[in-house]
Amino acid sequence: MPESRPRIIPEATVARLAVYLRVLAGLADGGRSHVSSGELASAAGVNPAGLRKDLSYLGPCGVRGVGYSVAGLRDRLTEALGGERSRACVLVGIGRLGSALADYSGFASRGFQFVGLLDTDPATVGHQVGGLTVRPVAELEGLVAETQATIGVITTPADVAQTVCDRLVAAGVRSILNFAPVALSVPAGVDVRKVDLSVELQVLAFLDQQRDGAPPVLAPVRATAQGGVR
Amino acid sequence: MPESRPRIIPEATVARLAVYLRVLAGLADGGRSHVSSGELASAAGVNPAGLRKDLSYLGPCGVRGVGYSVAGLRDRLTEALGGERSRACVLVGIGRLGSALADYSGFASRGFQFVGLLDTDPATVGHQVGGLTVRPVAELEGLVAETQATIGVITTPADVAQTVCDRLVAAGVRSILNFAPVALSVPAGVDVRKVDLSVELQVLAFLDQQRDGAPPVLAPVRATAQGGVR
DNA sequence: AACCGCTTGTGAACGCCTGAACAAAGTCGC
DNA sequence: GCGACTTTGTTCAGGCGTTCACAAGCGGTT
Ligand SMILES: NC(=O)c1ccc[n+]([C@@H]2O[C@H](COP(=O)([O-])OP(=O)(O)OC[C@H]3O[C@@H](n4cnc5c(N)ncnc54)[C@H](O)[C@@H]3O)[C@@H](O)[C@H]2O)c1
Ligand SMILES: NC(=O)c1ccc[n+]([C@@H]2O[C@H](COP(=O)([O-])OP(=O)(O)OC[C@H]3O[C@@H](n4cnc5c(N)ncnc54)[C@H](O)[C@@H]3O)[C@@H](O)[C@H]2O)c1
Repeated sequence: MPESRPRIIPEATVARLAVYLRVLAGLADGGRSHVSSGELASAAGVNPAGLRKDLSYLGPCGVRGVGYSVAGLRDRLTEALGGERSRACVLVGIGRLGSALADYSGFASRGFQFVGLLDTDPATVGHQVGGLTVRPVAELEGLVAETQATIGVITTPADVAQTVCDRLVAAGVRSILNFAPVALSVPAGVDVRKVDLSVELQVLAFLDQQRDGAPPVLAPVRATAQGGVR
Repeated sequence: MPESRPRIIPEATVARLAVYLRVLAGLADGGRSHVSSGELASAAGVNPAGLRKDLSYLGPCGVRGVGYSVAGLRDRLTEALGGERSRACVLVGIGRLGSALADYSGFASRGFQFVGLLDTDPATVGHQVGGLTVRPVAELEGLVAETQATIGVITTPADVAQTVCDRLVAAGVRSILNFAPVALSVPAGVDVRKVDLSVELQVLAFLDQQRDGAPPVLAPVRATAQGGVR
């Protein structure tokens, strides 16, 4: 068997694989050579059996009776999630949230590099943020073509998010991360993921109310502690 | 039937109800009096049948042949998600991301109010952010007790997130929104939701690679456009 | 060389959620 | 007043994801 079988990996599993990869990076820095599924699952906040099932999508990666090689599993996960190559991202809307993202070092270390920051506000254009100069949004198309950026991040106000999205897609971007509180519509073949912080708070408020209001019939609580992002 | 039956609402549905509520707020501002499930679903980026199923957890809210009353449904959703009362939130770690959150007006309009901003950095403590003064983190316990805050938001570096979380829980906070890239462990009865932006990017990168690499056998693509948060 | 304990990998059952089809119900037009 | 059309609410089936439990495999030990 020269090549790993191209089994389909569920999206929920992909998200967890990214978490495992981060935990493994920390273990590697700590000098650990091996980990068991139990320890890794605990650090990632998931069920050990689920973790093993997730990893099984990549084919056998561990040694029975011993565990997983930290470096080996890290390399395998890196490859599965898209390889070593760094991915170019453009960020549109350099306000408070956009500035925080542009200035964050945690993305570069995982292979994501911002290659362009765009805004309409003349007071913002020209400023340096995270080592880049903010450019006028008119340069969007040229910038995407030039840098071959594959990921677009939208942190503009909600009312212009769809327009920005359309321009990104027309320019060739096929993956979009959206922070604006609107549902973007995109053609088939383009992936959108939405981060909605108000919804997160609202869900917490609901769970809180439910906990107080209906203790007799307890709701089906997830066993472990993490709320999935999905 | 004087009171609506206390049926159990799935967490995925709760998250979507929050989205519907936001869309309805926009429609109400626009002066609309009625909406159909199709229109509402389109604006929220979900399937119309799914939307009706979600709403059915609250009991009948619409009029057949006509649709839903915008104001009526908005009130019903507001009540189901935790009522009108504003919820007090404390924010720990007023760095780049924390400042952006503290300064964001979109939370207050949905009933979430920051009542305390905490940080350790002497250069940050004392500054005004979003109308509040940043306080030293030593005041955490007193502040929670005083304000009866129910939600804690963590935007500190990852290595101190668990410590901060423990202090929040000990002080009485039972709902936590975590932005640090670690899995927090909490006692039963405390809810944690995690926002992991690196994972979002990594999933997009994976989908991108999968699209290019294996076009013969297409992956099971979600019909509509939005990636759920979960 | 064989045994024993430990850990992985996987098969199957269960429950949740999603998507579609159908029946009930109310309104508008005549 | 009655019929037809529109839209909701619900029921059903299918898929996906999660969990448990167990067999298979490997290292270390005697
Ligand atoms: N804490 C937060 O900041 C927060 C939380 C949740 C959601 N959001 C959402 O994220 C988005 C950004 O939030 P923010 O707080 O950073 O807002 P902001 O107003 O600080 O920043 C928005 C930026 O977008 C720029 N902009 C406006 N129109 C543009 C266009 N057509 N093209 C390019 N840039 C344009 C503005 O000049 C501004 O710099 C909003 O949609 C908001 O609802 C923010
Ligand atoms: N774009 C982003 O900024 C971004 C993106 C993804 C994830 N995150 C995560 O969010 C968190 C915050 O990111 P950031 O960019 O704002 O970092 P930051 O360094 O700008 O801010 C962190 C803040 O926490 C404060 N702090 C440190 N220890 C503390 C303690 N014990 N108690 C209270 N406050 C303390 C620091 O003084 C600082 O002000 C990090 O965990 C980061 O990994 C940030």
